[in-house]
Amino acid sequence: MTPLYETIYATIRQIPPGRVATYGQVAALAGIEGRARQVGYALLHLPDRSGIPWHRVVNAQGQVSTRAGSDSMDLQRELLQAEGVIFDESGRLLLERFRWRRHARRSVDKPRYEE
DNA sequence: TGCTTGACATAAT
DNA sequence: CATTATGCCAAGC
Repeated sequence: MTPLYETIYATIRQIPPGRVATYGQVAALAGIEGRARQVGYALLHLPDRSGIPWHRVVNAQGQVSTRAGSDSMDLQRELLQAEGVIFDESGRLLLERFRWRRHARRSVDKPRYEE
């Protein structure tokens, strides 16, 4: 058992629908700031049917970042879009708008589903 | 046991 | 904006 991974998974589980977090952010929240790669690695070895919303984790550029050339990329975008996350033409999403903020002031400043 | 690799991030070029 | 270099550390081989 690696409590490290458990912590990472637990952190990712806290990401609410329609919101995303970057690897670095997850790492920081999991208490391992600066080790974003480990977050990705944890997800790489993600236990099946873990119920972990792995698709809500994107890279710092606001783009889905599964393994290059993997079909998981399309799936991830679909899942996110299904939750209301909008992607622009370059296949990126507006982190400013969809980034999950744990210190969410008062309720949730709902992302505006514009186009 | 030691070297390579990798769902990343950040700064420099 | 695209590339390159470096830090980071657990798995795999």
